[in-house]
Amino acid sequence: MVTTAEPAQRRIAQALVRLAHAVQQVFSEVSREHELTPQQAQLLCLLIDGPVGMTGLSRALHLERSSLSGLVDRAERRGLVARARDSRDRRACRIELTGEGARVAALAHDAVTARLETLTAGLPPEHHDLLAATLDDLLSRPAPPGP
Amino acid sequence: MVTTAEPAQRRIAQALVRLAHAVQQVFSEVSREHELTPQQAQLLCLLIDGPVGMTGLSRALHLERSSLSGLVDRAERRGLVARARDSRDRRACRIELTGEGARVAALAHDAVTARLETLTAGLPPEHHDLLAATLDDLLSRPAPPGP
DNA sequence: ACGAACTGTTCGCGGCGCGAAGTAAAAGTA
DNA sequence: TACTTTTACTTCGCGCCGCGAACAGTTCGT
Repeated sequence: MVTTAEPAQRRIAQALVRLAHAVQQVFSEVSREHELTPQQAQLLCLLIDGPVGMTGLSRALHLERSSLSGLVDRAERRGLVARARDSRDRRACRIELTGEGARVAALAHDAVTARLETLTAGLPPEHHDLLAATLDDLLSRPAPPGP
Repeated sequence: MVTTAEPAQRRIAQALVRLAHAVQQVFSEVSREHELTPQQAQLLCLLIDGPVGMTGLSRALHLERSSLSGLVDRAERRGLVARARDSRDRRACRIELTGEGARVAALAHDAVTARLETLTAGLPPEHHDLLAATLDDLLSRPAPPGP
């Protein structure tokens, strides 16, 4: 018999909030270790898969384009990123990693992954696959729309 | 037989990153709907359980106390929070919600919880308890120490 | 050809987070 | 008691972040 004083859904929601905080903390620590701001680290990690335009970044990061301009500016000033013009569309530009940017991005990404894997290491291995599947499932649903 | 091309641990780590981003997004949207910054919302939610001193908040939010001073200042200026002096220790103060602050805190907290529960609603109910337990387990471990 | 739609930028604003330095009170020590 | 040390919090200066409004250039649709 299962106690339902605190419904599982609510427990999950609360855990998700705490989890988000913990992950953010990891991100923040790792960023600092590599002399990045968390936002810069996020940007770099996103660019690992290849160049992306401003609008694409805006969507991926949930940022207004005006906010992004500054973020890219500062990253560019630090030599982590470069604006390459798009040959098809003369308005657009592709943001890409520099050599240094790619190096730092890989380091930061690996460090975050390593620390998060440490977390899961304490979990019973037989639960890993189910957990992975469940989380993927959770993320596959569209975010609830704002009013 | 389990495919290990992409180890479950890595898949979990990646999912956690995306999940954190999603939760943060929810927090950010809800905050905006209630005319709060995400940081203010986080502060208010933390105070729902009762007054906390600056040092306690600092630890709970992973913020330097100097950062906190400003955050509480702005929240106080908006009438959401008040500094009450501690009768035992004249250096310390307890930060507590005002009536308005408690109202907004409850609204924001409920809104976040509701949206996150929406997320989990699509999951097979028979997995709920296991997921809740697993996430709690994950969070019970100490965060990996920085170098 | 021309207006609508889109891409990215600049600007001004307030919020945020840090570290260094400062004040005041409490706790420990001689 | 008189002292140092520790603790609680604030102030200040700095750079980063995120928004919306206003802008310029480019492409698209008709």
